[in-house]
Amino acid sequence: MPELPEVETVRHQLQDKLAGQVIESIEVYSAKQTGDDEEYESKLIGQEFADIDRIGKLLIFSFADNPDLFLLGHLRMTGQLLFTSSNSLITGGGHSLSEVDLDLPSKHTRLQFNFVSGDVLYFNDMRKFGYLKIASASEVMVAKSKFGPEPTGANFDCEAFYQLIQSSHRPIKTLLLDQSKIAGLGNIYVDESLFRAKVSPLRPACDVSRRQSDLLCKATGEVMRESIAVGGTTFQNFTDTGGQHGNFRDYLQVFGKQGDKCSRCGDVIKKTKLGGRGTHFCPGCQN
DNA sequence: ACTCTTGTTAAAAC
DNA sequence: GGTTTTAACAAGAG
Repeated sequence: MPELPEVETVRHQLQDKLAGQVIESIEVYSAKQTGDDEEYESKLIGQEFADIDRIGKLLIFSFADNPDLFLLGHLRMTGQLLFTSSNSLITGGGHSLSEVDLDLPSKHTRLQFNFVSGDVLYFNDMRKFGYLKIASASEVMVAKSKFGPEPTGANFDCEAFYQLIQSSHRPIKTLLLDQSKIAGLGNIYVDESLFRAKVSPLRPACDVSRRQSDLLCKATGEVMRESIAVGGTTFQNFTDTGGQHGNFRDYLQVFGKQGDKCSRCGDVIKKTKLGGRGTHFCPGCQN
């Protein structure tokens, strides 16, 4: 499932491909992903993509010469943005190589943007939870205002972080997943960050010591920056000529490692449920 | 054919 | 109001 590092990877890789592309036509295979916007096509055809911004896991596409038109994109669990040039896949996002459909459009293609250049952008989403919706400038402002600070940001303040976690009795993992408090962490990186900081996901946030809080504050940013550096975990970048396959999966310490021995203390990694989500941790060295 | 799982969010309940 | 719980989303795996 795409989290901040995966979405950032998509943003970064799509940025140069999309900038300057003029939409010639759009295929809406599933209206739900447009927010059931009946004027979706008429509003977008002829528009030229400009920059791609991101906050948390939300992508914000802007257009040239149209300051009040944006597309808000969320991949949710199974969304993929796939870009083809001359019918060969250049970049995608959201899932492992084997899960990416090579023949496009596929049965999971929900939206298709055909560009004047001949290039094509596909929005694939098996479970239809994601979206690519039109928004005005003020709607973008509102959407942005709902996010807390990003741990990868330079201004991420460990003092403010400590104040935040001290103020909550919720389990620390649940708090860290709250996008309105901290933006960008998902199930994988929250488990990995907690492992790195040696904090149990089940521990009430207010019981986390200042020392552990500082470790955790640093760990969240580190884990996501390291993942971005190798192209994310669930993201696969590849080309038909065999490009690089960045993959943070090789570096995971606890996520999906239940039954394995902890690399730090040798205890057995456990998987449990917290707030309905699979939660991985080492009972030996996280407390 | 049925249940379970998945991450996120919005709504409802406390 | 903060917070916890629940439901819903859609499809696939078993």
